[in-house]
Amino acid sequence: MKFSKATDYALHALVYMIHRDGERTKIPVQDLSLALNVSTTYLSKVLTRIVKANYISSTSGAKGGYRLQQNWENVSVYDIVVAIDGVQTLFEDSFDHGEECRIQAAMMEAQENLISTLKNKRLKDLTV
Amino acid sequence: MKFSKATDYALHALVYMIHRDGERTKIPVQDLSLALNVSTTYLSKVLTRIVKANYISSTSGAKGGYRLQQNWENVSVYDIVVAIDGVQTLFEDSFDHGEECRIQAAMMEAQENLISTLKNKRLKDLTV
DNA sequence: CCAATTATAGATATTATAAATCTATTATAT
DNA sequence: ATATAATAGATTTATAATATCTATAATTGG
Ligand code: SF4
Ligand code: SF4
Repeated sequence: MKFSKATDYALHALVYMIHRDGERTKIPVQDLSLALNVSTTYLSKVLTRIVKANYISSTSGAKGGYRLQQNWENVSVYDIVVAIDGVQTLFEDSFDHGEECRIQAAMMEAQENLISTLKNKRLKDLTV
Repeated sequence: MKFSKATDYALHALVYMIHRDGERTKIPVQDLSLALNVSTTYLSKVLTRIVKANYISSTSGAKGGYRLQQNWENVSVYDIVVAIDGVQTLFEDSFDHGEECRIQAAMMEAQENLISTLKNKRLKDLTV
């Protein structure tokens, strides 16, 4: 019942990028790594997932780096969570009788409330 | 972002106990272990936490076992989660600037919705 | 083309935590 | 006294997250 550090890093990196978005310049992972105090290689690995999910873009080589996509304002916190950790279930039923089940239903309801809250939080909301 | 197997076991054990509650008899961990297909020692360790939290009682020795407390109907799913895994935070801030923070706030809101849903689910609701 | 820069990929190592077992001890009924 | 049953502590196993290392590919500027 815990989000990953990777998600934490990703959110912070994004907030940092948003703050620097005025520059419209590509930000190398070096900068982010320095700001967040996380190793460049690991952070890069994390950010690559955000690239794959198409919320930021990346360019290799000199003067390269990461940059927010145009639609970033509408990206939700949940989008980031999924991009990093994939779709998760809160409750792993060890037995799974398959049928409609109250335990499952209770957990699912909780999970859906959690998810819908995070869907309503957009990156824009994190920085205002 | 996952509940523990121990919580899963505890909930199932409780549901099983509720089903047999008519007997008003103490249920040895052996029975539960058989029903859930989990080792007696491990399940016992899990249930001991529920005992400590005072949602069930236990008696050692022959004809001993576990039994629901009188107030069991009002025990919530969240109570069980806390009894097993303790109070958890969904989001572990790697940096923690302390001040009011949007990232924290978003995660906290999600967490509170999750928790309040589980607080509203009582054991009684799992078996009706 | 060359050298420097930067992201990516794959393999591997490290760490942390949960899950499970084992053994010994304590409590209780008969 | 004996069998039964919970509890406690130490230890092991399993699993996943975190992190590092190395090599490769892409891009820029000269
Ligand atoms: S009772 Fe529900 S949660 Fe438990 S094993 Fe059956 S289907 Fe799964
Ligand atoms: S921005 Fe918020 S979540 Fe991030 S380090 Fe600061 S206080 Fe913590």
